[in-house]
Amino acid sequence: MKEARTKAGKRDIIIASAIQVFSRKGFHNTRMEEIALAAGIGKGTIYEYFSSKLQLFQEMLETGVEAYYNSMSNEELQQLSLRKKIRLMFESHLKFCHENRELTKIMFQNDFFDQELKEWSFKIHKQKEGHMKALIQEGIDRGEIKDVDVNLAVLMVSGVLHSLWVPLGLENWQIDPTEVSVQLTDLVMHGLAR
Amino acid sequence: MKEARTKAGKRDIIIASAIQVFSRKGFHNTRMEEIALAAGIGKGTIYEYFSSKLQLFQEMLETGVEAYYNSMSNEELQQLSLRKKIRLMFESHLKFCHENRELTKIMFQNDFFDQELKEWSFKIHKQKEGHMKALIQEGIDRGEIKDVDVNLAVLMVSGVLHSLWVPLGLENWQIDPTEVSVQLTDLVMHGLAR
Amino acid sequence: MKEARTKAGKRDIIIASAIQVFSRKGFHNTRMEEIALAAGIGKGTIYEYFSSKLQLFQEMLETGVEAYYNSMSNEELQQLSLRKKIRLMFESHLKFCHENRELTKIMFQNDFFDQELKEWSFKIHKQKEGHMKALIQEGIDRGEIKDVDVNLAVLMVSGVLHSLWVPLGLENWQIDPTEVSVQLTDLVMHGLAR
Amino acid sequence: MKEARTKAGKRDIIIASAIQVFSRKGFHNTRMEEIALAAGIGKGTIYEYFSSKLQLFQEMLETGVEAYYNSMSNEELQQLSLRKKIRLMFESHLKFCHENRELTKIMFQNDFFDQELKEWSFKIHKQKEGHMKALIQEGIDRGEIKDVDVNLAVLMVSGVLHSLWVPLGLENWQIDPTEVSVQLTDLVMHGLAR
DNA sequence: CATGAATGAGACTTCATTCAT
DNA sequence: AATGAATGAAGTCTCATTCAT
Repeated sequence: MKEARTKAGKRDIIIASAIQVFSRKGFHNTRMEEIALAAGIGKGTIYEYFSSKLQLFQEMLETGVEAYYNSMSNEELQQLSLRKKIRLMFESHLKFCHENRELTKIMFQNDFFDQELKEWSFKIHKQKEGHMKALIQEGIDRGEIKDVDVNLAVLMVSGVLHSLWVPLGLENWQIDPTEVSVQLTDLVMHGLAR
Repeated sequence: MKEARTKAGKRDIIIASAIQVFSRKGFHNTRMEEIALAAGIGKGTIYEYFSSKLQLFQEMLETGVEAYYNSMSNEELQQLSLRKKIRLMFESHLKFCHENRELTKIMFQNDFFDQELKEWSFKIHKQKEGHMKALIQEGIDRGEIKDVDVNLAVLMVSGVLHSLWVPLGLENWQIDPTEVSVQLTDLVMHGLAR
Repeated sequence: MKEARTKAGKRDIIIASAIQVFSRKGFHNTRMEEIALAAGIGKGTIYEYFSSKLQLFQEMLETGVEAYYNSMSNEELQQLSLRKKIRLMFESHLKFCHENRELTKIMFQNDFFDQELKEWSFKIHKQKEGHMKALIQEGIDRGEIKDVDVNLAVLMVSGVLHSLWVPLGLENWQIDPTEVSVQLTDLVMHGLAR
Repeated sequence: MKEARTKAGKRDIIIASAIQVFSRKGFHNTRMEEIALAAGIGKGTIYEYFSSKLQLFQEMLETGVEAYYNSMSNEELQQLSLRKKIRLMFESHLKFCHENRELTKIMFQNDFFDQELKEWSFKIHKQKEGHMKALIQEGIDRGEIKDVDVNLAVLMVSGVLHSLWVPLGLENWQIDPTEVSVQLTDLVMHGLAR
């Protein structure tokens, strides 16, 4: 029953340990031995599951991104108004970041030293951006919002998403996700002006 | 005539080379020899001006942050409306990031491995945030904008600032800074809603 | 069967190699790689057993000093006359130095660059001196020898001990340890005068 | 009049500074710049007088050895009895070591890393030994002392000389040179036995 | 003559990865 | 399958020496 004993189980444990250590020390200051120690296994064992330190890092990120998108996707999202979609996006993001502080600390760092990683990260970023563009465009088409520049609208919304992570990582901001997303959606929809 | 021959001049050249190489490869994948090569000097010479790789990195960042704030400060800013202040902030930021792509790529990465660096970066971040809070609060007090939650307003504005850097770094977005800042200010002031 | 394969065994091999190389080249002119080569292992392996070059040097010295004192200590020494004690001391010293030329070459050098090492060496020296003082004083109290200045007597005896090492190190003096110690004891006891 | 301004004068100043720094830090931990600083001159200037760090070290030693022998040599020595010769040797040695603590600290260290230095030091040692052998042999021939083994007698006397330096270097032994040399000569001539 | 900025060879040490057990 | 002892490539930093001024 112990998942530690199953192949997939040990893999997950290694990834979980990698998240802990990488988020604390960064990629280059993390030694494989530390991850092994955190996982309660031997150094060599990691190499049974991952071919290199970089590959472990990549797979950890991929797993993280997948979990992130899963947390965001919502069956009923299609039917909702743009306003509600944005609100849900803010809320899901906030919740995910809060529940996965260590992971998101790594995911939202954009110091991607490795070329392959850079490209992969860029691709992910583009996907997210594309999705948001479509969202906004649909809002405009439906007449829900003004005929704004889609690129700039995305820029604002994704900027809020990013900022929504910063305080979680740096400080210990205690907030109510639902409340904050409602207020931020208001801000994004109606702006600062009276 | 060449400033390369003066004491301060060589220091500047080293920092300029450090920006180039660090931004391309990141801190850990940059070898001191590469910076020296880029600066057209010998490996050991860097140590005549900076006591270690980390110190060079720190001083480079400090120089960068100083230049950033200098580019943002504006004598006449005090008299302006919040709207204009925000617009100018967007524009200055946009220009600085555009003119200092490599430098900002390093500045806005938040992968600060070193503890001292982390604290310094956090302090800078807090200063910037404090400044923006004061700005918003003043706007509220003057009755220029709605009585919004200052923290969330700052979050939106700084999110836009961050996003405003991403496209410059990742892609080669050709834009007119003034035009974009006007439109973004509109968005931030009046929101998406019709 | 080869002790080289056991944990403690490899440690000993490294120390033995260190003695060889350090005695030949001195601390600063010895490269870690040379010691590794002499031990038939890789450069990095030394660091599995010793945290630094200095620590290897220190542990080597400590091991040497311990062996030296073990070779000097004698169960029955207590019962003997001062004359016999001195003779045995000379003989043990002579034998140890002869059997451990390389090691003693390092041990009796007093160029201890490191502050901690200096203090440790001074402490050892003081212990040895204290032991010899007690020996001489006991001889005086028992009426075995004249009422000489203990400090000066120690100075003479330890000087002989030191000199007894020099010819072994510098030249290849072929001697009979027992014969030499008998004669030197005579000299020390009765002097040069007829 | 300032000897600092004359060629030979500056050379002497460099050697004096070298003695200070080398004795405090040892050869390898001494940087040429430190010697220059102590001499109040520029780093490059040392190379006008000495071709390398090693050569400076060697010349410093040679100067020291010469001074040592000058302090020992005595016109009237020839006429004296062996007893008086030995006493004067002890006294001169003691005085020289006391007046030149830093220099002798270097001279009596036998950690001679460099091959050429080793051989030179060995030659000096042999000269000193030869001189003492002749001294003792003469004493025997004249019937002043017993027919002892000359090698062993030299060993004892030179051992005393060596020990006579140790307390000066390690501690701050306050002694009367004449008094001590008289007592030690007694010890060497008549031994410990009653 | 004197200088000190510049240099680069060289040494310690780290740590990802391998592989015999 | 799991391990961890062994490895050696690679990188930072030091400092004797040079040479243009």
